[in-house]
Amino acid sequence: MPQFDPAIPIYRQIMDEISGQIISGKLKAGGQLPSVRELAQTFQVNPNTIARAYRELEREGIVFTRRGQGTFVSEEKETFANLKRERAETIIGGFFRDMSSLGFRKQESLALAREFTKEEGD
Amino acid sequence: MPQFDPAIPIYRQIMDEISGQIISGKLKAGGQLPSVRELAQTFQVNPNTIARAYRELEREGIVFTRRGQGTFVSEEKETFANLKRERAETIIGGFFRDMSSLGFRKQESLALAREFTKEEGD
DNA sequence: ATTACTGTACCACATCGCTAATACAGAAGG
DNA sequence: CCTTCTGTATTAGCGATGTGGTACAGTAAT
Repeated sequence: MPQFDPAIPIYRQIMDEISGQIISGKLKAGGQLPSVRELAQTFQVNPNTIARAYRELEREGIVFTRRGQGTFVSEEKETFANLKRERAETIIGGFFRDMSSLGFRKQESLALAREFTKEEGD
Repeated sequence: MPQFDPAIPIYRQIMDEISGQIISGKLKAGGQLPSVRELAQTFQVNPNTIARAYRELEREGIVFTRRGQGTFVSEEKETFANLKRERAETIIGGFFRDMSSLGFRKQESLALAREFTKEEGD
């Protein structure tokens, strides 16, 4: 963790960090996350900021919290898969909306995106 | 013009309005835009807000301004086409970035986007 | 009950973005 | 010149947001 990007809220960067660890499998379903104070210590940040990240992740269904016990990764893989799908749809919808404000129809947008993958790697 | 969406800055909505008129051809290259005060009157908004919109549009190369004379649509169609391309690339790049944070590779993202167009119209 | 751990609620404060009020400055025509 | 049109700079206020300080509240083990 070098430092935080000042352009992005800390709690959001922490959310991304945790989401990434779940996707990559470093954090497993049902596993416990560090306590807000511990993680706050690690990141040199106020516990409230960690709590904020946990709260938002809970709102998204990625983790759940038991007061006095801790915060844990959600169990149900279904939920997580559905969630991915929902978020993907939001992203895709936004993509087409942005492109259409430039005057591109969906088919054209797709074609451009496909081109993009050829110029870039992977 | 019903009203402005309170969730989006007024100056930005005005930018979109003008961009749309340029794309659709209602505003032609070299044509003059209304003065900041006139448009401010039309939209019942402070002239500074219009000026802000004009300034940003100028920064993007869509219009140019001559102090004391007015604000005009850019002449060079090339510039405008390049601009569209640049902005499209930014949007596309952001799209793939967002999707990859969900764990989707570019090819998967494309496939999902293609599916999306089948479920939606056009 | 006490202790020591969890998360949470409340409040204050700094910062930032947007908008408005107002005054300044360049251009063009009478 | 002076009027009247252009855009621009300056400043202030307001609201939203992010973060921190601190105190409260639930859980579990001793």
